[in-house]
Amino acid sequence: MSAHKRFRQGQILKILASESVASQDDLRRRLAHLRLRVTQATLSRDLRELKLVKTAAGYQPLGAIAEEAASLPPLARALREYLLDFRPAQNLLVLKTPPGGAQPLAAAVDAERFAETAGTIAGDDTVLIITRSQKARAELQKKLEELLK
Amino acid sequence: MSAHKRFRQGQILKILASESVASQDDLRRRLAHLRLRVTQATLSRDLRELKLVKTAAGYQPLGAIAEEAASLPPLARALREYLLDFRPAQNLLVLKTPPGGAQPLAAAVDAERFAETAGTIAGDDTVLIITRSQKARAELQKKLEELLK
DNA sequence: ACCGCGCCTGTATAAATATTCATCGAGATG
DNA sequence: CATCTCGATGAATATTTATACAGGCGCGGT
Repeated sequence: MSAHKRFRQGQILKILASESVASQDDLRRRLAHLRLRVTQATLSRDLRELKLVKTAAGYQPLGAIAEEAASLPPLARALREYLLDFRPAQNLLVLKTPPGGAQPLAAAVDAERFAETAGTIAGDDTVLIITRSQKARAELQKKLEELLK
Repeated sequence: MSAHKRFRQGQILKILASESVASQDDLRRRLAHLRLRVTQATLSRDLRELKLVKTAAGYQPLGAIAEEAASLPPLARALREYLLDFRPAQNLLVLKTPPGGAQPLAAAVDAERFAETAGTIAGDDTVLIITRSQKARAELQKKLEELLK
Protein backbone atom coordinates (compact mmCIF):
# COMPACT_ATOMS: atom_id res chain seq x y z
CA MET A 1 0.00 0.00 0.00
CA SER A 2 1.41 3.36 -0.96
CA ALA A 3 2.56 5.80 1.67
CA HIS A 4 0.27 8.35 0.20
CA LYS A 5 -2.81 6.29 0.65
CA ARG A 6 -1.78 5.22 4.12
CA PHE A 7 -1.28 8.75 5.21
CA ARG A 8 -4.59 9.85 3.74
CA GLN A 9 -6.46 7.11 5.54
CA GLY A 10 -4.73 8.10 8.74
CA GLN A 11 -5.93 11.65 8.30
CA ILE A 12 -9.40 10.39 7.65
CA LEU A 13 -9.42 8.55 10.96
CA LYS A 14 -8.13 11.62 12.67
CA ILE A 15 -10.75 13.89 11.19
CA LEU A 16 -13.60 11.55 11.94
CA ALA A 17 -12.45 11.06 15.51
CA SER A 18 -12.79 14.73 16.23
CA GLU A 19 -15.59 16.04 14.09
CA SER A 20 -18.82 14.92 12.58
CA VAL A 21 -18.71 14.50 8.84
CA ALA A 22 -21.99 14.29 7.00
CA SER A 23 -20.93 13.09 3.58
CA GLN A 24 -18.02 11.94 1.52
CA ASP A 25 -17.98 15.24 -0.24
CA ASP A 26 -17.81 16.96 3.09
CA LEU A 27 -14.86 14.79 4.00
CA ARG A 28 -13.28 15.56 0.66
CA ARG A 29 -13.41 19.26 1.41
CA ARG A 30 -11.83 18.83 4.80
CA LEU A 31 -9.02 16.78 3.37
CA ALA A 32 -8.46 19.43 0.74
CA HIS A 33 -7.64 21.85 3.55
CA LEU A 34 -4.79 19.54 4.44
CA ARG A 35 -3.56 19.63 0.86
CA LEU A 36 -5.00 16.21 0.26
CA ARG A 37 -6.94 16.34 -2.94
CA VAL A 38 -8.81 13.22 -3.91
CA THR A 39 -12.20 12.56 -5.40
CA GLN A 40 -15.30 11.24 -3.74
CA ALA A 41 -14.76 7.91 -5.48
CA THR A 42 -11.48 7.41 -3.66
CA LEU A 43 -13.08 8.24 -0.36
CA SER A 44 -15.82 5.74 -0.96
CA ARG A 45 -13.08 3.15 -1.29
CA ASP A 46 -11.12 4.40 1.69
CA LEU A 47 -14.14 4.36 3.94
CA ARG A 48 -14.90 0.81 3.03
CA GLU A 49 -11.33 -0.29 3.65
CA LEU A 50 -11.32 1.38 7.03
CA LYS A 51 -14.68 -0.15 7.86
CA LEU A 52 -16.30 3.12 8.67
CA VAL A 53 -20.04 3.40 8.39
CA LYS A 54 -22.40 6.24 7.94
CA THR A 55 -24.65 6.84 10.91
CA ALA A 56 -27.15 9.53 11.74
CA ALA A 57 -24.29 11.29 13.50
CA GLY A 58 -21.81 11.13 10.65
CA TYR A 59 -19.27 8.50 9.73
CA GLN A 60 -18.21 6.34 12.63
CA PRO A 61 -15.84 3.51 13.33
CA LEU A 62 -17.81 0.32 13.53
CA GLY A 63 -16.47 -0.86 16.85
CA ALA A 64 -16.35 2.34 18.83
CA ILE A 65 -20.06 2.64 19.28
CA ALA A 66 -21.86 1.24 22.27
CA GLU A 67 -25.47 1.94 21.28
CA GLU A 68 -28.04 -0.55 22.36
CA ALA A 69 -30.23 -0.05 19.34
CA ALA A 70 -29.88 -3.37 17.65
CA SER A 71 -29.31 -5.81 20.44
CA LEU A 72 -32.59 -4.87 22.01
CA PRO A 73 -33.63 -6.88 25.01
CA PRO A 74 -35.54 -9.97 23.90
CA LEU A 75 -38.91 -8.72 25.02
CA ALA A 76 -38.58 -5.45 23.18
CA ARG A 77 -37.65 -7.34 20.11
CA ALA A 78 -40.52 -9.79 20.48
CA LEU A 79 -42.97 -6.96 20.95
CA ARG A 80 -41.75 -5.29 17.80
CA GLU A 81 -41.96 -8.48 15.93
CA TYR A 82 -45.32 -9.74 17.06
CA LEU A 83 -47.43 -7.19 18.78
CA LEU A 84 -50.27 -5.85 16.70
CA ASP A 85 -52.48 -4.34 19.36
CA PHE A 86 -53.07 -3.78 23.06
CA ARG A 87 -56.54 -4.54 24.40
CA PRO A 88 -56.87 -3.61 28.04
CA ALA A 89 -59.89 -4.83 30.01
CA GLN A 90 -60.05 -4.25 33.73
CA ASN A 91 -57.23 -6.25 35.22
CA LEU A 92 -56.62 -8.13 32.01
CA LEU A 93 -54.34 -7.19 29.16
CA VAL A 94 -54.92 -8.84 25.83
CA LEU A 95 -52.21 -8.73 23.21
CA LYS A 96 -53.05 -9.46 19.60
CA THR A 97 -50.41 -10.92 17.30
CA PRO A 98 -50.31 -12.31 13.79
CA PRO A 99 -51.17 -16.03 13.60
CA GLY A 100 -48.63 -18.11 15.49
CA GLY A 101 -47.13 -15.12 17.25
CA ALA A 102 -48.78 -15.55 20.62
CA GLN A 103 -46.67 -18.39 21.99
CA PRO A 104 -43.27 -16.77 21.48
CA LEU A 105 -44.54 -13.40 22.67
CA ALA A 106 -46.02 -14.90 25.82
CA ALA A 107 -42.76 -16.71 26.47
CA ALA A 108 -40.88 -13.42 26.24
CA VAL A 109 -43.30 -11.77 28.65
CA ASP A 110 -43.04 -14.65 31.10
CA ALA A 111 -39.28 -14.50 30.99
CA GLU A 112 -39.35 -11.01 32.39
CA ARG A 113 -41.17 -12.12 35.53
CA PHE A 114 -42.96 -8.83 35.95
CA ALA A 115 -44.31 -8.35 39.45
CA GLU A 116 -47.60 -7.22 37.96
CA THR A 117 -48.38 -10.43 36.16
CA ALA A 118 -50.40 -13.10 37.86
CA GLY A 119 -50.24 -15.32 34.82
CA THR A 120 -50.32 -15.50 31.02
CA ILE A 121 -52.21 -17.65 28.59
CA ALA A 122 -51.31 -17.86 24.93
CA GLY A 123 -53.49 -19.04 22.07
CA ASP A 124 -52.52 -18.74 18.46
CA ASP A 125 -52.85 -15.05 17.86
CA THR A 126 -53.80 -13.82 21.30
CA VAL A 127 -51.98 -13.49 24.58
CA LEU A 128 -53.95 -12.97 27.74
CA ILE A 129 -52.06 -11.45 30.62
CA ILE A 130 -53.77 -11.54 34.00
CA THR A 131 -52.70 -9.00 36.58
CA ARG A 132 -53.60 -8.51 40.21
CA SER A 133 -55.54 -5.31 39.70
CA GLN A 134 -56.53 -2.73 37.20
CA LYS A 135 -53.76 -0.54 38.51
CA ALA A 136 -51.21 -3.27 37.99
CA ARG A 137 -52.52 -3.76 34.48
CA ALA A 138 -52.06 -0.07 33.70
CA GLU A 139 -48.53 -0.17 35.00
CA LEU A 140 -47.63 -3.24 33.05
CA GLN A 141 -49.10 -1.79 29.92
CA LYS A 142 -47.07 1.33 30.47
CA LYS A 143 -43.90 -0.70 30.80
CA LEU A 144 -44.58 -2.60 27.63
CA GLU A 145 -45.34 0.54 25.72
CA GLU A 146 -42.13 1.99 27.00
CA LEU A 147 -40.22 -0.87 25.45
CA LEU A 148 -41.60 0.08 22.09
CA LYS A 149 -40.30 3.61 22.08
CA MET B 1 -46.14 4.40 17.32
CA SER B 2 -48.60 2.46 15.24
CA ALA B 3 -48.84 -1.28 15.51
CA HIS B 4 -48.24 -1.55 11.85
CA LYS B 5 -45.00 0.27 11.91
CA ARG B 6 -43.85 -1.61 14.98
CA PHE B 7 -44.52 -4.94 13.39
CA ARG B 8 -42.77 -3.95 10.20
CA GLN B 9 -39.69 -2.86 12.06
CA GLY B 10 -39.72 -6.10 13.95
CA GLN B 11 -39.77 -8.01 10.70
CA ILE B 12 -36.91 -5.91 9.43
CA LEU B 13 -34.80 -6.88 12.41
CA LYS B 14 -35.72 -10.47 11.88
CA ILE B 15 -34.80 -10.45 8.22
CA LEU B 16 -31.52 -8.70 8.75
CA ALA B 17 -30.55 -11.05 11.53
CA SER B 18 -30.73 -14.00 9.21
CA GLU B 19 -29.78 -12.79 5.78
CA SER B 20 -27.60 -10.26 4.10
CA VAL B 21 -29.49 -7.43 2.49
CA ALA B 22 -27.64 -5.27 0.02
CA SER B 23 -29.97 -2.34 -0.41
CA GLN B 24 -33.19 -0.82 0.78
CA ASP B 25 -34.85 -1.91 -2.38
CA ASP B 26 -33.68 -5.43 -1.73
CA LEU B 27 -35.19 -5.22 1.72
CA ARG B 28 -38.37 -3.84 0.26
CA ARG B 29 -38.72 -6.88 -1.97
CA ARG B 30 -38.21 -9.27 0.91
CA LEU B 31 -40.81 -7.52 3.00
CA ALA B 32 -43.21 -7.70 0.09
CA HIS B 33 -42.99 -11.48 0.32
CA LEU B 34 -44.40 -11.14 3.82
CA ARG B 35 -47.28 -9.04 2.50
CA LEU B 36 -45.62 -5.93 3.82
CA ARG B 37 -45.66 -3.40 1.04
CA VAL B 38 -43.92 -0.14 1.72
CA THR B 39 -41.71 2.12 -0.31
CA GLN B 40 -37.99 2.60 -0.13
CA ALA B 41 -38.57 5.97 1.50
CA THR B 42 -40.25 4.36 4.44
CA LEU B 43 -37.44 1.88 4.82
CA SER B 44 -34.91 4.65 4.80
CA ARG B 45 -36.77 6.07 7.79
CA ASP B 46 -37.15 2.72 9.51
CA LEU B 47 -33.50 1.90 9.18
CA ARG B 48 -32.52 5.15 10.73
CA GLU B 49 -34.92 4.69 13.63
CA LEU B 50 -33.60 1.23 14.28
CA LYS B 51 -30.04 2.48 14.05
CA LEU B 52 -29.02 0.03 11.43
CA VAL B 53 -26.12 0.87 9.21
CA LYS B 54 -25.01 -0.25 5.83
CA THR B 55 -21.78 -2.18 5.84
CA ALA B 56 -19.89 -4.05 3.18
CA ALA B 57 -21.79 -7.13 4.35
CA GLY B 58 -25.24 -5.63 4.22
CA TYR B 59 -27.22 -3.77 6.83
CA GLN B 60 -26.15 -4.48 10.36
CA PRO B 61 -27.10 -3.53 13.86
CA LEU B 62 -24.64 -1.01 15.15
CA GLY B 63 -23.89 -2.74 18.42
CA ALA B 64 -23.68 -6.34 17.36
CA ILE B 65 -20.43 -6.03 15.55
CA ALA B 66 -17.14 -6.58 17.28
CA GLU B 67 -14.76 -5.80 14.42
CA GLU B 68 -11.41 -4.34 15.26
CA ALA B 69 -11.31 -2.03 12.30
CA ALA B 70 -11.65 1.30 13.96
CA SER B 71 -10.08 1.04 17.35
CA LEU B 72 -6.69 0.22 15.94
CA PRO B 73 -3.87 0.03 18.43
CA PRO B 74 -2.31 3.46 18.92
CA LEU B 75 0.86 2.71 17.03
CA ALA B 76 -0.98 1.42 14.00
CA ARG B 77 -3.04 4.53 14.03
CA ALA B 78 -0.01 6.80 14.39
CA LEU B 79 1.74 5.04 11.54
CA ARG B 80 -1.24 5.52 9.31
CA GLU B 81 -1.49 9.08 10.29
CA TYR B 82 2.11 10.14 10.04
CA LEU B 83 4.30 7.70 8.23
CA LEU B 84 5.31 8.78 4.76
CA ASP B 85 8.29 6.55 4.13
CA PHE B 86 10.64 3.94 5.54
CA ARG B 87 14.35 4.52 5.07
CA PRO B 88 16.42 1.62 6.34
CA ALA B 89 20.18 2.04 6.74
CA GLN B 90 22.19 -0.71 8.37
CA ASN B 91 20.98 -0.90 11.94
CA LEU B 92 19.11 2.38 11.67
CA LEU B 93 15.54 2.90 10.59
CA VAL B 94 14.53 6.37 9.49
CA LEU B 95 10.88 7.25 9.32
CA LYS B 96 9.79 10.28 7.36
CA THR B 97 6.64 12.14 8.35
CA PRO B 98 4.94 15.35 7.37
CA PRO B 99 6.18 18.42 9.28
CA GLY B 100 5.45 18.10 12.98
CA GLY B 101 4.64 14.42 12.77
CA ALA B 102 7.88 13.03 14.10
CA GLN B 103 7.36 13.69 17.79
CA PRO B 104 4.01 11.97 18.13
CA LEU B 105 5.08 9.07 15.95
CA ALA B 106 8.25 8.56 17.97
CA ALA B 107 6.22 8.64 21.15
CA ALA B 108 3.96 5.91 19.81
CA VAL B 109 6.94 3.78 18.85
CA ASP B 110 8.56 4.27 22.25
CA ALA B 111 5.37 3.29 23.98
CA GLU B 112 5.53 -0.14 22.43
CA ARG B 113 8.91 -0.86 24.01
CA PHE B 114 10.04 -3.09 21.17
CA ALA B 115 12.93 -5.32 22.15
CA GLU B 116 14.64 -4.36 18.91
CA THR B 117 14.89 -0.65 19.64
CA ALA B 118 17.95 0.71 21.35
CA GLY B 119 16.57 4.24 21.20
CA THR B 120 14.68 6.77 19.14
CA ILE B 121 15.32 10.37 18.21
CA ALA B 122 12.67 12.62 16.75
CA GLY B 123 13.16 15.83 14.83
CA ASP B 124 10.38 17.67 13.10
CA ASP B 125 9.65 15.42 10.16
CA THR B 126 12.06 12.59 10.80
CA VAL B 127 12.25 9.82 13.34
CA LEU B 128 15.48 7.93 13.78
CA ILE B 129 15.19 4.51 15.37
CA ILE B 130 18.39 2.88 16.46
CA THR B 131 18.43 -0.89 16.78
CA ARG B 132 21.03 -3.32 18.07
CA SER B 133 21.80 -4.85 14.70
CA GLN B 134 20.85 -4.89 11.09
CA LYS B 135 18.87 -8.04 11.78
CA ALA B 136 16.95 -6.33 14.54
CA ARG B 137 16.26 -3.43 12.24
CA ALA B 138 14.83 -5.74 9.60
CA GLU B 139 12.61 -7.40 12.15
CA LEU B 140 11.36 -4.14 13.54
CA GLN B 141 10.64 -2.85 10.09
CA LYS B 142 8.71 -5.98 9.34
CA LYS B 143 6.62 -5.51 12.45
CA LEU B 144 5.84 -1.94 11.58
CA GLU B 145 4.90 -2.82 8.04
CA GLU B 146 2.67 -5.50 9.43
CA LEU B 147 0.79 -2.91 11.39
CA LEU B 148 -0.05 -1.12 8.20
CA LYS B 149 -1.75 -4.04 6.53
C1' DA C 1 -69.53 15.85 15.48
C1' DC C 2 -65.95 18.92 14.16
C1' DC C 3 -61.51 20.88 14.56
C1' DG C 4 -56.52 20.93 15.09
C1' DC C 5 -52.48 18.39 15.54
C1' DG C 6 -49.18 14.62 15.06
C1' DC C 7 -47.81 10.76 13.11
C1' DC C 8 -47.08 7.85 9.08
C1' DT C 9 -46.63 7.20 4.46
C1' DG C 10 -46.16 7.73 -0.70
C1' DT C 11 -44.49 10.38 -4.69
C1' DA C 12 -41.19 12.81 -6.80
C1' DT C 13 -36.80 14.41 -6.62
C1' DA C 14 -32.41 15.82 -4.70
C1' DA C 15 -28.35 14.23 -2.71
C1' DA C 16 -25.04 10.87 -1.73
C1' DT C 17 -22.56 6.72 -2.70
C1' DA C 18 -20.77 2.82 -5.48
C1' DT C 19 -18.99 1.20 -9.65
C1' DT C 20 -17.28 0.91 -14.43
C1' DC C 21 -13.87 2.03 -17.36
C1' DA C 22 -9.50 4.11 -18.55
C1' DT C 23 -5.09 5.92 -17.31
C1' DC C 24 -0.81 6.52 -14.88
C1' DG C 25 3.24 5.18 -12.47
C1' DA C 26 6.03 1.96 -9.75
C1' DG C 27 8.06 -2.30 -9.53
C1' DA C 28 9.02 -6.99 -11.48
C1' DT C 29 10.80 -9.84 -15.36
C1' DG C 30 12.76 -11.25 -19.62
C1' DC D 1 15.43 -1.34 -22.08
C1' DA D 2 10.83 -3.08 -23.32
C1' DT D 3 7.06 -4.94 -21.58
C1' DC D 4 3.88 -6.72 -18.15
C1' DT D 5 1.27 -6.43 -14.17
C1' DC D 6 -0.93 -4.29 -10.55
C1' DG D 7 -2.44 -0.91 -7.28
C1' DA D 8 -4.24 3.61 -7.05
C1' DT D 9 -6.87 7.02 -8.89
C1' DG D 10 -10.14 10.15 -11.57
C1' DA D 11 -14.10 10.93 -14.63
C1' DA D 12 -18.37 9.67 -15.77
C1' DT D 13 -22.19 7.30 -14.58
C1' DA D 14 -25.34 3.96 -12.34
C1' DT D 15 -27.28 2.93 -8.19
C1' DT D 16 -28.79 3.88 -3.74
C1' DT D 17 -30.41 6.74 -0.06
C1' DA D 18 -32.47 10.89 1.99
C1' DT D 19 -35.80 14.48 1.89
C1' DA D 20 -39.42 18.06 0.63
C1' DC D 21 -43.96 18.09 0.17
C1' DA D 22 -48.66 16.70 0.56
C1' DG D 23 -52.41 13.63 1.75
C1' DG D 24 -54.70 10.52 4.97
C1' DC D 25 -55.87 8.85 9.40
C1' DG D 26 -56.65 8.66 14.29
C1' DC D 27 -57.18 10.99 18.55
C1' DG D 28 -58.03 14.38 22.20
C1' DG D 29 -60.44 18.57 23.31
C1' DT D 30 -64.28 21.59 22.67
